[in-house]
This record gives sequence, C-alpha cells and structure tokens, in this order.
Amino acid sequence: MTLKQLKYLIAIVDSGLNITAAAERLYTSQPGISKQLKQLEGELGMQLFTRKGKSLAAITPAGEEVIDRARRVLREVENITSLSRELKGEQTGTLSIATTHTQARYVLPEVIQAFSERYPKVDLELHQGTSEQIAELINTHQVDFAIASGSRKLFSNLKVLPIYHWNRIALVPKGHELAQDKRALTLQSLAAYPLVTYVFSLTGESSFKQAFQAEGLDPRVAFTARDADIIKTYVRMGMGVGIIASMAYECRDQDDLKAIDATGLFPRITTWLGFPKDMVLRSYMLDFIHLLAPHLPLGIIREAAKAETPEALEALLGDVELPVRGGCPEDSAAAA
Amino acid sequence: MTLKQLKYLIAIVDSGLNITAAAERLYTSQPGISKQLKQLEGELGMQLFTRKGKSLAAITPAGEEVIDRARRVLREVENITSLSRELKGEQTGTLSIATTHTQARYVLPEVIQAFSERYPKVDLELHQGTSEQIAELINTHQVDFAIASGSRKLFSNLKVLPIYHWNRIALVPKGHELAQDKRALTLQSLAAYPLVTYVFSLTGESSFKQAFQAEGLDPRVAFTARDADIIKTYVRMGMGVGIIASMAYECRDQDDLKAIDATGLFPRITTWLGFPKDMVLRSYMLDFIHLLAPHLPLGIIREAAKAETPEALEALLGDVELPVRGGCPEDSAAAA
DNA sequence: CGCGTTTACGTCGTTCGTAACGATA
DNA sequence: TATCGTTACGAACGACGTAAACGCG
Repeated sequence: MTLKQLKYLIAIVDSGLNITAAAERLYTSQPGISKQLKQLEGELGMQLFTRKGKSLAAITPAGEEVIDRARRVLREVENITSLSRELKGEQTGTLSIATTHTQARYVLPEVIQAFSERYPKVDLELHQGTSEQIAELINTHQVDFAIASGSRKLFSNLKVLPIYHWNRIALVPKGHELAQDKRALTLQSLAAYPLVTYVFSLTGESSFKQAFQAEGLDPRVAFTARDADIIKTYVRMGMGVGIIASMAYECRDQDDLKAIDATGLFPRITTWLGFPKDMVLRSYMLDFIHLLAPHLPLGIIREAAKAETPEALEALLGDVELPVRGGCPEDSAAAA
Repeated sequence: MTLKQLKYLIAIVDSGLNITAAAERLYTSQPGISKQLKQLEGELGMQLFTRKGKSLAAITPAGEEVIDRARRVLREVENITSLSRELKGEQTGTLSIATTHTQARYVLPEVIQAFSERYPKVDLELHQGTSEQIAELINTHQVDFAIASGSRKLFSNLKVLPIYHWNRIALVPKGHELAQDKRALTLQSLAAYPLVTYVFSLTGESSFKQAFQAEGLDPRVAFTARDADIIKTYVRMGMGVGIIASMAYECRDQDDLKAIDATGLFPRITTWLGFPKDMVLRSYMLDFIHLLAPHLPLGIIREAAKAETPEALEALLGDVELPVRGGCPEDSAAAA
C-alpha cells in the first residue's frame, strides 16, 4: 500500500467514480490511476468498487470503510505537511470557515479584512449555511473552523472555544408604538404584535418559543426568514415586530428602524468557534481566533488548542469574561 | 512523502535512534533507511533529529510533532489492512489487553481460555499494571483493550463499555470474631480492627476512605498491597481484616478464610472495557467482549462500537442490567 | 580500531506516458 | 460513434544492496 494509491482512490471517489476525471485532477495519466487501483484492490484482496462492464458503478460496502480510513490517512499526511510549513515559518495556506448568515454578514467582515491584510498569502474560504450544513462541513473535514451559536449537540467531536455572548433585540419601524413606550420591554407586550424572526431549527431558536410559553403566551409568528436582512425588510413593511440578534442591528438601520433591547427576555446565547480535535492549527489560525475574540489572550488560545479534554479547556477559560456583543455602538439599546 | 519514509522514521525512533538497528528490524539495508530519512527531511525542509557527528543524537521538537503524526498515519494504515483481513473473514491477528491484577487473576482466565479455544490463530497479549500504566498503554495505542474499574478520568479518549458491577467483601480468618457475628456487617464494627486492603490510587480506593469518613470513622489501615493474593496472605497471618473485591474470593479460600459481604458499606464499583475511538474492531474482538460480558448481546456490542458519542452509547445500553459479580458461587456471602 | 553513518555505484523493479485496443451506451 | 477503461510497450526514474570511505569515541 502506498500513499499514492490512497490518493488516487480518494480522487476517483471525489470525481464521481470517473477515473479519467481523476487523472485530470491529478495531472497524470489515466492508465496510471487504473493500474494503481487494481494494485490496491489486489493487495487488500477485495473489490472496492462494483464494475458495470469496465466502468466503476458503485462503491462496495467494504470500499466505503476503506475510503473512510484512507481519508484519515491523507488528512494526517496533510497535517504533517502543514506542520512542516508552520515550523518553517511560512505564512501560506488556506483557512476555510463554515458559519451562519449572522456571523458572515455582521461579525466576520471586519475580522476577515484585518486577517487578510495581515496574511495576504492565506486563501480564505467562507461557507454559509444552517447549523446542520455547518455540522456536515466540519464533521467531514471540508472546513477548518465552524462558527455558530447555541446548540453544540451537532458538534460533539470538536474542540470548542466560546467567543462572545449576545442577546436578542426587538426591531420596529421608527414611530411604532413600542418605540415610544418608555417602560422596559416585556414578553407580554411583544406577544401583542405579530412577530418576524429567524426560521426555527437554527441556533437555539427553540428557546424563543419556550420563553413565551413559560409565561403562558402564544405569540403569532407572522413570518420567518433565514437572515436578519430579510427580517428587516419585512419589519419596514410593517409585517410585525422583528426579533433578531443584537449584532444584526447596524447604525444605518437607525434611519427608519428602532431597536429595543430584549436582554433578559430570552436566554443569552453564546457564539463559539470549533475545529476538529486532531487538526494542526497553523499560527495564522490562532491569529484569526484572536482577531475574532480579542479578549482571549493568544497564550490562552494556544493552550486551549492543545487541551486534550473539554475539562482542561474549561479550566483554562474559567477566568475569562466574554463580552456581550451588540450591533450599532451609537445606539444604547442595541449596545446594552 | 511516502508511507515507507514514515515507517522508516518510526522504526528509527523505536530503535533508539539507531539506523542500523532499524534496518535489521525492517529486514532491509541500512543505507536505504538513511537515504529515505534524508529525503523525508529534505521534503519537509527541516531536521527531524539533531546529529552528533554522523549519529542521531536526539529528536528535535519539530521531529516530535512529525513523529506523532506519522504514528497516526501508520495506525490508520494498519486499520485499513485490519479491515481487509476482517472483510475477508480471516480470524488472525492480535489482541492486546491492559488490565489490573484483579481482572487478570480472577476474571480473565476463563474468558481467555474460551477465547483462545475459539480463535487459536489470534495472538493474545496481556499487560498488567496500575490504572496509570493502563492509561499510558491504551492512550499510546500500545494495547487494544483496557479493562479496569472505577475512575474513567484517565481514559477520556476511549469508547467505554460497562461490563459488570462488584462490591467489596471483608475477609477474616475462619473463627474470627466477625465471622461469628450474625448481624449485618457495619463500617463501625470494621473500623474496630486493623484493615488490610489495596494500595490507594487504584480503582476508586478514595471511596474507601470516604465511606469511613462519612460516618466519622478513622480506621487504621495496617497494610496495603497491590493485589488480593498478598492481602489474603496477611489476613491469614492475622494482620487484620482484609477488604477486597468480591471476585477475588475463591472457593478454596473457604478452607481457612471467611468472606463477609460488605455490599452497601462501600459504593458499588463498575468494571468497564475501553478501546480507542478510531480503532477498527475485529470480529474476534467483539467476541472477546461478548465472552467477558455474556449479558451484553453481540448486536448491542456491535452497535456500541459504532456509536460516535457517549450519549448514543448510553442510549443503547440503557436497558441492559449489568450483573453484580461475586467470587465463589458456593459461598452466599461473596455471591450476594 | 570498532561502531555507525554517509557516499558511490551497478542492478533491478516500478512507474509513467503514449498508443492501440475493447467494451458499453 | 463517442466515452471510458484496459492492455501493451519503451523510456526514465527511483529503490535497493554491496562495497568502500568517513568521523567519532
């Protein structure tokens, strides 16, 4: 068995069982791939693919398992080359991140700008999706970092660092009744209006309904959308009161919208960053985390990355007070 | 980078940085090893070893990391060949187990006998040691299975299956005061005698002292030993009352010793079996677990081995009632 | 001078790409 | 007939082992 054989195997699979395509991807000849595959199958003494005539038709059950293991081998080999680049002080490589719309749109832009200024040779990849899609990407090692909020159940295989807390805000058109009300916002007053908020199943949204139910309220959710931009649009149209993450309220929204702090009405939510346990962290990755969470000292991030158990990580992070993130700093309501 | 280079690298390390020895171990020529190592270092662009003249003197820090990753690669390659053997239905291979004296001496013999009858071509290796030594062996992947009791803190990286429960018994010479006493044993009556028990730091022994302290008792521990055989000897000599695991009481001990059930006085202890999360489990390994824990259906063991999270494993095992293991079945006190 | 590594070199095996062939839809 | 995989073949490369040289203790 050689690394080349395993690489070829994975290339074939990732090319849809098309050996010719795999050959092109690898800048080599097609018969070479064929031969190596035969050799690998011969050595293992099993068919990794079912054949339909001469073409590969499907992966055998045994093949699936071998492919899974082969991917691990290649990942670790990647890790070794990654290590060597790191130890030579090269600041080249890639950083791929999977995250939600809220982070991608309201939090990451300035982080990424600062990052790519400091590391112009690092290729950045940003994937946006639902929690489930993010989990899929990080669990199959297609991305390096996952940044999400709330539920960690889908991400139990990761090392996870808390980044910051946030609360929800209520969003109304300027001049709306609620905007005039000087008293603190309550769930009861909110429940009197149709609500516009995120689609459920996203980060901790179950806590949204629970908060109302705990007070015996059953608010009407007029509309749900995947991201705050759309919610804002519908709030402007007067569809109802928007309930969004505090970070999603921008200063220029002040022109026609008013944010009302809803801290305390709903549970506080933590945004965290996770990465596979056995991944080699390049120094630019540590720096990215530091840019994203400046309140975490680089030393602690470095240690946390090495921590073997969640407990050891807890111990390291015990003292750190996470900031609560708001949106527009000029607006006292959102910056609470 | 090739697998050969990584294999050679590990062989060099495991031969004490002696390239000639590594060559012999690998049944190849010494210059070949040298050349491959040079090539690997060249490709990685770093020194993996410091040289003293021409000899290898030590591993560089960078080398340590590369070696660590290289071991992982080779492990996964092992896993692939393991898979292929398994899927071809071969019942050959090795099974190495690290465990404590109690298991090795009183529990495993009959399991191993049955196992090696059924799988004569599987090589068995049994390592005996303290919890710490067992943790070291399994965490460095030098053994396949760890079998131990009590604390799982040292073994957080493993998949763990509970095997059975056990309690402690008090052991006295035949004719001892306590043996005559018809009333149920209490901590108080125990504390009146010098005690002989396991050395602390072993499985859950901290709970031993705690049990007494909870009742404000401070027993005198006259003697501690690593295993029950030695404890029995000293109990026979009249050094004190022995406190040992129920399994360690054998029928032939009845000749001159008397076991008194101590269930309830100390916390019940669970013996479990653990193995590395990413290990390929050969079918004979599953069978070994089944022989060790016949009350766990093979189907459940198979599923448990595949479970990704501890929670999924809990769910599978939720219904299973573990037996409480005693020693000599003829003795009602020990077989409680 | 012995031990261990490196260098040098000839041999052998393997891989690679091109080209031709075969099978399938 | 177009697509895709296999077979065939010659050239080039690389690995291996033997033998000799080198450096260190």
